[in-house]
This record gives sequence, C-alpha cells and structure tokens, in this order.
Amino acid sequence: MSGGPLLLKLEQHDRLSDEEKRVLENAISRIRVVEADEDIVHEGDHPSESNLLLDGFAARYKIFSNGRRQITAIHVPGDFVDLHSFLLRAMDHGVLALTPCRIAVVPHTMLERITAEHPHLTRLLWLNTLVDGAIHREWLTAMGRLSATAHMAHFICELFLRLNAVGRTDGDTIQLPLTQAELGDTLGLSTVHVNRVLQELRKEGLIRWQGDALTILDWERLKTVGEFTPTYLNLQHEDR
Amino acid sequence: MSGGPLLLKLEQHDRLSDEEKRVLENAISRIRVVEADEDIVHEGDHPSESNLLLDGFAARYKIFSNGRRQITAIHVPGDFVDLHSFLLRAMDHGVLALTPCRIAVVPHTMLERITAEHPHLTRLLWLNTLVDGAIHREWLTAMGRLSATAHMAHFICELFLRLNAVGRTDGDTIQLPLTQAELGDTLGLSTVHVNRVLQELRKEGLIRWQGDALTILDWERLKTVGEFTPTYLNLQHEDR
DNA sequence: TCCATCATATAACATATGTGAGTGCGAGGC
DNA sequence: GCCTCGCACTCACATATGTTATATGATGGA
Repeated sequence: MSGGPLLLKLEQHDRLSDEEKRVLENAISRIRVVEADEDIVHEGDHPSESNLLLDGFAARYKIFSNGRRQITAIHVPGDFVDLHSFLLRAMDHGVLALTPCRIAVVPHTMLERITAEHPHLTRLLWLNTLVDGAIHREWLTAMGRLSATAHMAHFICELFLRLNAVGRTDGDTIQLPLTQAELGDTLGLSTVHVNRVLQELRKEGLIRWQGDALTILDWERLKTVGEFTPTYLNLQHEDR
Repeated sequence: MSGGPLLLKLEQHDRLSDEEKRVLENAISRIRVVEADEDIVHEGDHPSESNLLLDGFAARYKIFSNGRRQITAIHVPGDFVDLHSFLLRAMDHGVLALTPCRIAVVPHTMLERITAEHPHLTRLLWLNTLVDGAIHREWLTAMGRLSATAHMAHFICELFLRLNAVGRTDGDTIQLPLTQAELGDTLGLSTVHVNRVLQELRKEGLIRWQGDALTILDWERLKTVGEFTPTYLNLQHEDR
C-alpha cells in the first residue's frame, strides 16, 4: 500500500488494471527516509534505482561553481523525483529533500521488467516524465516572459493544483516549506526581490503566508496576475 | 532511408538491431514539407501522429495573449519535435518551422505498436523525450542564473554540439537561421538586448555571425563565458 | 526601378531586479 | 536563561535589461 500516492497520480491520467497496481506495488524494494536538507540523489550519480516521493517536499537543483543555485523542479508526494535516471543513467542534477522525506525505492531492474512486460504501464510511467517536461516548459515561459510578481503568482497556482491533485490541500491553504532564498533559487530571483514580491502579493490581498501555511485568498485574481492556465499539468483523465 | 537522421540520433545513445531499424523506418507513414514561418503543429491540437524533423530548423513556442512569445526548444534535424504528443495528447505549445522543413510523419498507432512489441526501442524513444527534458532543465538554469551574455554563449555552445552530433557542422561554423527577435524569444530577452550581447561576443572575438553562418572563433573562451558543460546532452553511448 | 518590408544596429532614457549591509525575531543548543 | 544562528524583512544604491524611437541596408514584389 506504500505506493498509494503514485497510484493516485498515475490514475489521474488513465485507469490502472488490478494487475498493474500489483506490479507497481511489487516494484518497490524498500522505503527510505531522508532528512531535511540532505540529498536524495547526488548530481553525477549513476543510480540503479529511482525514488518515488511518498511524503515531504523535494527539489531538483543545479549548482554553479560560485555557489549560485537554480532549482528546476519542486516535488510533492506522488512524484517520481528521478524516474529519468532509469534511462538517462547519469544524474545531470541533484535532488534535495526540502523537508523530511519518506520515499519508495524502485530498482531499475524492476522498471526494465515493466517495460518488457507491461506496455500500458510503461506508457503511463513515460507519461509521468512527459508531464515533468511540460512543467519545465511552462517554467521556461514564466521565467522568460513574466515579471517576478507574475512568476511567483504562477508558481503558487501550480503548486496548489499539484498538491490538490494528491489530496494535500486543506481548503485554500497548502503547506509551502520553502525559505525565501529557496524560492529565489526556484524562480531565478534574489532573496531580497522574493521578499518584495511576496509583500506585494500580500498587500494586494492575494495570499497569506505564515510559517509553512500558504493560503490563497483570491484565486481568480492570483490566476490573472500569474497568467495561469492549468492545461499543461495534464490533470484530466484520458486513455493512453 | 528517410529515417536516416533519427537512426543517427538514436544510435548515439545505444545500438539498434537491424530489426529495430526496419521497424522505425516502417513506422514512417509519409514525408511532409512545411514552409518557413508556418506551424508544424498548433497549440491545442490533439495530433494523431508525431513529426520527426529530417531537414530544417523548428521551434517550440508559447504565446501570451498580448503577443509576448517564449521559445522553449530549438529543433534540428534528427529531433522528434512532438513525440510527447503521443502520450500527452493535447499540444501545450505550438511548433514553428523556422526554415523550410522536411518532416517524417509517424502515426501514433505505429508508436503504440512499438511500445507493445519492441521494449528496447520503446526505451530509446522514451530516452529521446528525456533528453528534451534535460535540455529544458539546462535552459532553466541558464535563464535563471546566467547573465544575458553568458546565456547566449551557452545557447550557442549547445546548438553547435547538437548540430555536430548529426553531422551538420562545417568546421567551426553552423547554420543559425534565427532572427535576433527569435533569439530574444528563445533566451527571454528583448531584441535590443540580444543585439547588444551579440556585439559584445563579437567584440571579444568569440564568434562571427554573418547571414545564416555562425562561426565559433574561440571555443574555449565561449564555453567559459557560457559556463557550459555538455554532459546534459547525453551524447555518449550506453546500453539502455 | 521603385517601394514596402523586414532585420540589424544604435541612442537616450526608464525601470525591474540585484547587491551589500544591517535589524530584529524566534528556535534550538548548552 | 543566555547565546547563536537562520530567516524574514528593509534600506540605499548599483546595474542589467527593457522601451521607444530612428537610421540604414538588404530583399523581394509589383
């Protein structure tokens, strides 16, 4: 049952047969726990297993020599943080636990077996990495063409919907366990500017953020400010 | 034989059996030609086939209501410009022909057949979309954390290597059939600033660019300026 | 041959965002 | 109960990049 969140997520895209569910659950070799601020996978590793996040928040990131950092993805429960390492082999980035994380480990040998024997399940796993790609593209357009404020609004909208899709929202509030510095690394902004932008969203009455709890106060206006349309998240159900 | 460039590209990653090659070639239903500045696929489409670029340059892009545009990928011969539509179903972006393009069309029914019958080939196609994702991540870090000049240098290095991998370089020069406005849409810059940055790279003796022909005059320094390391392109050969 | 069009190039100016420094608060260690 | 330490927050100032406008030259159509 430990594969719960992944099942939940794959089933958003398409129906799974009972056998497929069983195969997925059997693919998990063990459960791992990673402390906050530790790497789940290191850049440059050649992992022989992939990590499915069951609980907690994680981030994919790249670091430059001089310490600048860019976060390229934020992961929430149900996300396969490094499914791509199955075929890409070398990690071109690290994956960091932003909070304590509970993780289901899936050996690549099991993934290889799935690709050999379960075409439909294979397509759903492939699809999973394609949605990652779609999110990357959306982030690229937000980074390239939105103001810092709009980008922040966009990010919050996305994260809300992704958490909502795995049942991790509480009304209009979500847990956002990032520091402002980490948010800056995510959006490509300085920490100072992240703070300015947050003040603005608060002053406009769009969000409240205290401790870890972020509440969307005006969903419609936040969406407008962030020029957000959720189609790229592929949260609808289709045959694949 | 029309699948030539794709074979070339898939074989960079791993060896293809003769049967796999045959299957791929038979998957192509027809050859299409698309004029420059026309869409190869429209945003919002639900295509029933995917497009493999044989000749020409193409760009994936998103447009905002007010006309701002962001290009999220530049495609060169050998690239599958919309393989993801096989599973994502709806196009979350358009694909534009930057030059006249010759394209091999692969029906999704054939892809489905491949996933059912040819696991290894399926993994290589999946891998292809994963490399797209790796490039997206690299672009995200370049957008978020590099100066405009460094970003431009990085982009040029990448494009050079990708063209080189499919035999489309001529010594140190490549064809770069983009306008400065298109380059701006690619890098998230204004046209004016693209021009400034190009002047700088020229003044520094790093590149020459006349007409379509871009020559890298000082590869080492260009790499340094762009903080470029090519591992993310996955141009080495491994078993998958 | 002329004209319209488009791309490059440059200038003057506006502004969004970065930088460096410092304050204050709250949590956790001893 | 004190002392760090990290984090949120703010200020003054610097600068990279955007904006608007204009000139110039190449290209292709009528």
